[in-house]
Amino acid sequence: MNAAADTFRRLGRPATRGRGEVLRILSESPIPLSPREILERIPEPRPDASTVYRSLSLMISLGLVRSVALHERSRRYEAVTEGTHRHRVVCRGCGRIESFQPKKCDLSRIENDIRGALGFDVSDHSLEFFGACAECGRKKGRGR
Amino acid sequence: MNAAADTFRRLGRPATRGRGEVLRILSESPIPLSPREILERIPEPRPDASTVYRSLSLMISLGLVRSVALHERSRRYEAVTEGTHRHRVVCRGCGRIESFQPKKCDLSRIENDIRGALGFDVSDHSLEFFGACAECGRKKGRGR
DNA sequence: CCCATGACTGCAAATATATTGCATTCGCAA
DNA sequence: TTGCGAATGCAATATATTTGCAGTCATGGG
Repeated sequence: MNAAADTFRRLGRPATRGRGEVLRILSESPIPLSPREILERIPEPRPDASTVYRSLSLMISLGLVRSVALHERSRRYEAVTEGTHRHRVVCRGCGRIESFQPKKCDLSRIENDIRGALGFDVSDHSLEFFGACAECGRKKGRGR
Repeated sequence: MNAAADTFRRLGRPATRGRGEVLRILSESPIPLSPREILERIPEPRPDASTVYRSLSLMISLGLVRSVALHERSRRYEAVTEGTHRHRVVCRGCGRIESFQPKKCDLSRIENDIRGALGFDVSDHSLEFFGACAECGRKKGRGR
């Protein structure tokens, strides 16, 4: 009856509460979260921060979670969802983060170029956009 | 006679040695470097680490340098060079980093989609590829 | 349902990374 | 050469992440 817990059991890992909460929180969040944000969202009794880090690193090795780098001091994490591919859009003015599901993400041409030029076999990519959100763009636009 | 120093003077900033070294090192490096790597490459007498961090943050605000996030513990930095646009390719096997100059980086369509869907005005993007380099791919390929 | 066992957790300490206050020194222009 | 504001060194502090270890929990077997 608990999706996160089942996921762990299926993978042969004990389904502990902290671990389940981390995965649930990431699955429910529309944007990637930092370890600190994840911790803050776990209802009491809250696990230790080290448990959150250990959970994240386990889930990454199980392929349940991936990291997202938005050029901040700490990395963020998101749940891996089958069949979705998202890019992040970050506002330089207010820090707002949004996810964007591209109509069609075709970087395969670039990936082929890379294979040809460097012999690298690309399995994955990470694409983030930076700029001004509607609100901040408006603010800056009208004088300031 | 010193390109880095001139750059700072032109921008009305004192051209100090540490600062110049940081910019020179980044300009000469084919791959983005972490603050620690930058510091290690400055010849004696080496400035304090805080000077390197302060230099980087100044240069970012001056637009001379930008950060590159390769999902590591610390960010990396690279010199901004007029007219070049590069992507990074990182090997998950050995950590090797290479830069790749795309024949044509056309993400403007995606950027337009973003403007339409989210109202975000994109000014910039960051694109990194992950996979296996020629050597690591070969290793894994022939049995391991 | 209870037990054995390995996996996981909390806690505290260690490390790594980044930032800041302050007194001193440096770079630059007059 | 001198004066001033900017930059630096140093030490302290903040933040992020990792690790050792002893106690606890989750799961499968009986």
